Amino acid sequence: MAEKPIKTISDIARICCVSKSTVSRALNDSPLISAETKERIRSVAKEHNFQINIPARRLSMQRSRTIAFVVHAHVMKNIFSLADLFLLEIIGAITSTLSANHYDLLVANIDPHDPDWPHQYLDTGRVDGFILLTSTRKQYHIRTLVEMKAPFIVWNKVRLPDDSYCSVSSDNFSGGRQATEHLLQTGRHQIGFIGGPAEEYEVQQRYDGYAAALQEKGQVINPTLVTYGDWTIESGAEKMHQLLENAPDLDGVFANSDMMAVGAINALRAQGRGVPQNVSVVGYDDLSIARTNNPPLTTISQNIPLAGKLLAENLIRNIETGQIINVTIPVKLVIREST
Amino acid sequence: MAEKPIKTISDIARICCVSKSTVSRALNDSPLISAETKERIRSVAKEHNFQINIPARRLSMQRSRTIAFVVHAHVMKNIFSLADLFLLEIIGAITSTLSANHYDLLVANIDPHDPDWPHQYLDTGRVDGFILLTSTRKQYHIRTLVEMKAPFIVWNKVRLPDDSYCSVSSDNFSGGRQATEHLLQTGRHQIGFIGGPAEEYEVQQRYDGYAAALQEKGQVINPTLVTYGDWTIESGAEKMHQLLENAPDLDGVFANSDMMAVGAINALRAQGRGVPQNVSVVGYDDLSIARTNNPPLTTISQNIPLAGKLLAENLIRNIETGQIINVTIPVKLVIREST
DNA sequence: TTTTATAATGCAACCGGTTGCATATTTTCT
DNA sequence: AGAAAATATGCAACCGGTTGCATTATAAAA
Repeated sequence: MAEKPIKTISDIARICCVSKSTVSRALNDSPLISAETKERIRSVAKEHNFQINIPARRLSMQRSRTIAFVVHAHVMKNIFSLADLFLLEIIGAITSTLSANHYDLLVANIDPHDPDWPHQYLDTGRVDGFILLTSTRKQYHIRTLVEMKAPFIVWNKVRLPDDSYCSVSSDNFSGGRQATEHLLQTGRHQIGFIGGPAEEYEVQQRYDGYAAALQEKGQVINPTLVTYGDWTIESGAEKMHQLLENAPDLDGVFANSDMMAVGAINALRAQGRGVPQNVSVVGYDDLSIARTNNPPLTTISQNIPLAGKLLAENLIRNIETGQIINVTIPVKLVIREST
Repeated sequence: MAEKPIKTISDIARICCVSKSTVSRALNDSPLISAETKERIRSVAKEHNFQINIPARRLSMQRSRTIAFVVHAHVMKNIFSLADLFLLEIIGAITSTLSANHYDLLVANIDPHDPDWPHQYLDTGRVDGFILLTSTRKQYHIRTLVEMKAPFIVWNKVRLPDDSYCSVSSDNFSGGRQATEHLLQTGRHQIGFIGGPAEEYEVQQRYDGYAAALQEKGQVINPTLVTYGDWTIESGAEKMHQLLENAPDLDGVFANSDMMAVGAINALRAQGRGVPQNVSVVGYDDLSIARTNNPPLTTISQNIPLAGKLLAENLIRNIETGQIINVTIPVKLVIREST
């Protein structure tokens, strides 16, 4: 009663009295094979629970149908900037889209200072392309990848001269504007801006949105209300203290990350200002802490499942057809209790 | 000036005037090859930036040197139980250990109700083994994998008759005991227990630790102080209200997850009880929210880097030598401001 | 010096698929 | 009916490695 080991298409071929190539074509639904033959071969394959050998196929087709999700070794040990639920959710969305397209997802834990990590994945044939969510030295990595003509896609594009690479970005301008408009609509007038690092493109875009909202209301932008941190809770608190010193009559804050918003709220409370009684705070990212924070954070939420889907689909399209696609996806204001 | 395409070991062989097999052996550091030849071949390889073709090697060796990290599709869409930083950190630890051993990590996003997902990964030769962190239907999946003799390792073993599979578990008993002892030491006497689902093995172990700590102090266990939730914030709040109703003089709580601890704190405050002034609360997991919560949570922290390392190493050992290893790793109490 | 053990390398098969081209069988068109 | 076209299948090479066995060169033993 021992199951005879049906391991290869040659086994199937023998059983069906056809050639190896016919089996291969039948399983790949080639139009060269007649419907009956196809049916017969497939039913035999099903019956014997045949699973094709993927490494063999990969070797033969010179394609791995595998994508590397690039993360940085050292990021793993510290606090993440946009990490947390965000990364996990997006991995979920990416893998399900990939597997619908018969692609696999590999986690590539790289050293951002090693200049030739891409070769170790691409030239070895392990992967066909990369998804970059990293922020450290993003611009540098993009340059390298473009130069070596590696297929890849990035989350939140950077400012680079040419559109020579694929990207999916969230609408940072609109995010900045929505956050600021909401603060204005709830009656706030002196609205501070706590940005991420000033050199990041998305930070500038969010600032532009902030400025646009103010200008639409006829407000002049007050430079003492604008400051830049480094995404962390600590820097949120520090920058908040600084803002209060320069502008004691401040009554609203737009922080570029939920982390910094949390820090800002701590700082405000430390100085005896209630949130949202005296000062309203809006964050960014809608991480899990936004929901669980005290008070729950009003924040800008990104459509993560969509982002993951587009990252996967557009990268595949780039690999298979060479198209370069750049998309921007909308963001949404989530109102909770910090405003 | 065009780089000559040195793509295969045959190219290297031609340049070095040796055979393909010699190159292969040299690159794999076989003792059959003389030191000088090895050196010569290696330097040529280095010089031309040669990268070996991994799919070809995999086909030839009948080993993928790839591990699947198994997650459930639907988990991705909801709240995670032990998710959050935990999963991310452990993925980081796993990938770096794996890559030190020349293994890759694949993310397998499976449907927990599809009984033959393991075949799609194992029989196709895509992976050599699985790492399971999932909790849904864990016991069922373990049984299936054991039956099909698939190499795998699980985080937090379940109660199963034989030790027929590998596992890395945290010391849940000790965690429960440390949490409870700490509450006792800070002068609390009426200590509630908000567990995860009662049927989970780790929950029972934590309960045993809780009971042991109380008994050591000569306390009798009061069943009205014991309740079970489902890991979420909401259930933490609900169970807390229930406890307060049954035992109004309660002054300490051990919640089995940080999430439930947050919910419990919200519930306590809603009833006008200060944390930690009137009631102390200890959580479990040390997720990122534990640090950022208001107040920051005293909680049981797990050594995640170690867990990831052991999961990776022991699975590899199992794959390569068949050894079945079960280890328990220590946990640590982190004291913050909720106690 | 001849024989034998030892070290270094090459040959060729194999891993399990895919695919261009040749072949055989029908069908369609003059 | 014979030629041309269309359809279905097989042959064999190829993808790029690894490895058992044979072969040759060199060192040790008789």
